[in-house]
Amino acid sequence: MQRRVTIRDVAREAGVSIATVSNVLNRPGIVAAATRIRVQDAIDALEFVRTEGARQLHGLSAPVIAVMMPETAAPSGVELTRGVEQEATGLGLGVMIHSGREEQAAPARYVNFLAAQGVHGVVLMAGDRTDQAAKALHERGLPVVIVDDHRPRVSACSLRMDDAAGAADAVRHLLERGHRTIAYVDGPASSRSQHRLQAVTQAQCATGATAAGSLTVRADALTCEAGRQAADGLLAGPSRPTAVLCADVALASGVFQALHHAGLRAPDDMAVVGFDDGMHGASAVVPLTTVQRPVAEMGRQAVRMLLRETATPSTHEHEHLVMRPELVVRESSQHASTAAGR
Amino acid sequence: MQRRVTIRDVAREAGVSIATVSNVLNRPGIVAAATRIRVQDAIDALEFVRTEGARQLHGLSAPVIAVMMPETAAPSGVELTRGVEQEATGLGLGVMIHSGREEQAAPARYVNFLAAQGVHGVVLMAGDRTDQAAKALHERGLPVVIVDDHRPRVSACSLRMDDAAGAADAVRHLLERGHRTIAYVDGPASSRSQHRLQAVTQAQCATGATAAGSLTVRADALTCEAGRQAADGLLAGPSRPTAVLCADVALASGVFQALHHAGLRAPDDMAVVGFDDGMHGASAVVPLTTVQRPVAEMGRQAVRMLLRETATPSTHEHEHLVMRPELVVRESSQHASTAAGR
DNA sequence: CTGAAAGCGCTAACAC
DNA sequence: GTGTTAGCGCTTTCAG
Repeated sequence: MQRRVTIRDVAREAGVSIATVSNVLNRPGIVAAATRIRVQDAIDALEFVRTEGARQLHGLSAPVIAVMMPETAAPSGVELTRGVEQEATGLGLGVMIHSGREEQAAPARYVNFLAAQGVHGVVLMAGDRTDQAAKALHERGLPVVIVDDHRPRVSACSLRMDDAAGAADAVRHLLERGHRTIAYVDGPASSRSQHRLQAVTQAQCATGATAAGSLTVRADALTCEAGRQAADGLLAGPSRPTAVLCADVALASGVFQALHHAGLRAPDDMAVVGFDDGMHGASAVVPLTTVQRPVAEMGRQAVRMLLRETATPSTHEHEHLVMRPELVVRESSQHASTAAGR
Repeated sequence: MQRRVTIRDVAREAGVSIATVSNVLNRPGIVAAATRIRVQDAIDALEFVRTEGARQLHGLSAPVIAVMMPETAAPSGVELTRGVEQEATGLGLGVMIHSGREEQAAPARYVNFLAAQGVHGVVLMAGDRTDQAAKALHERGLPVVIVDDHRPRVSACSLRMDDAAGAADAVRHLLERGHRTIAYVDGPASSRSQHRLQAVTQAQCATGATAAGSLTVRADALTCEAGRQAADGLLAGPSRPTAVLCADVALASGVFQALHHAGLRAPDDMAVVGFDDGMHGASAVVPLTTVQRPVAEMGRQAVRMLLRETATPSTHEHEHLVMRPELVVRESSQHASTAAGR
């Protein structure tokens, strides 16, 4: 509450000039050991904390990373945030979050805000306006890592998930268990869903299973309700599948509801597999076999990438990392006795 | 990327002094309309964005609110964050998040960080070190709103949920449906759980139902797994309850699993009700009747409270708001035909 | 290795 | 109403 202690106070306390204090703060190596210790003691004694704003005036950035994503409360957003926060905290960096959700206005507005704050860099999760945001970021000179965008359009570091591989794993798993009529419950159209669908189709074709195309339904949102409707349609259809792959856990919940409503059970009457960005699948009544996407890990990696970029802004070459989801087999596709548990 | 445009550039462009520009930025009312418009135009033309750091040197705070919580990925954390972010974004404020999770170090460390950033205020969700954090915040002169703390220990604005009322509602609901042996699956000990338990006991006693004490089990974490173990114990016990109230949705998931495993079904064999900080209960196979806690709304209110406090720091009297959860009846406690749906 | 001094972009008196 | 001016706390040459 009281007057804040400045670098000047520290200097007086330690009997040195403010420049020296500044040096021990920013380039400790350059200061004589004895002096350094004396200054450090003064800092501790006075509980000095440097005012970040003053540094910004010299073109330095604040020790803060921003995360922009379509929706903070979506499983992917939650997990990404968790990963970023974890890594950032470990490095002494703060984390700002922002969801593009209800924003009519262009993301440029928020980007300006970030620039005004002098933020260190931005982790941008793909969504509606990814390109627009990336462009604004670039204009303001803010380093960015793009997460989970399947279109390599913008020039920036990126990090994405190999959803196609995940889908292929899932389909293979189901084929191995004898399923030949595998439906796919997709979410709203997006480049990501497109990649998955393609992989599903390919995997099926490769094994000569029923043509997948006819058994794909698109839910109009990644919600339980939408998943239920989609599944209801599937169950009422002509050729009932013996297995369903869902683009999201929420959709899988809906499928479970539809099955239950129809008096059917997983996995006996129908096997269910879903993409999962978090760990929700594990707590379903019949634990869900999932294509587990390590989104939190993506967040951690994104932070490291960002720092690597800002460490050497000039010589930097954009990195592009692809992560592989892992198939976690649970009871929804296989009986408890043989399933991997959890 | 290029040299940033300053207030000085704007002044030149508009043909006024920098003081005038500063005025239209901070006290537009004081500037002549004509001048104001001219300056505004210059600002737009140059895409000027003020450097927040420079304001901090004058003791002004950054337009940023911080949220500190025990765990970002917990449903309550997610919802709180969502609410705060929503309200803050609407007001042009940024949001920083932090979870105390794996921090051995005192929260004081992060509080110092926030002070260095010149953050506007902090929303502090109750957890392990609430008091410690609140104290540190106070020392650094950062305004704080404490969310969901049931011990009114620190002197600050606060916002809590009337969990006792929620528990009472739930018990009453079950009693009305004829249940007389109602178990309570509690989470790890905390002041919050204590309040709930007390309310459960009272509500039961008031109606002369079976003594609740003996039917309370404590799960050692708010997880599905822990809930399952607790429920397994309950099912194996001497007097099997006809209804269970769970302190959390995750625990309820576990209960569902245990029931399923034992060949039992909700609501017929056992009614299940759970506290829910989000909307997860709705997507269970048998949609869960929940004591719905409006945590996102708490987040929104918390932001408003914070701003009210900082608007009049001197005359301010701490506010204390209590929110009421709402019982949402779904199929887990009542058959579909009569349930409220969703 | 250390200190003196010149700002960084902005706000807030205070004069005009 | 508007302009002049003195810093805010810090980093960073540049001398010593």
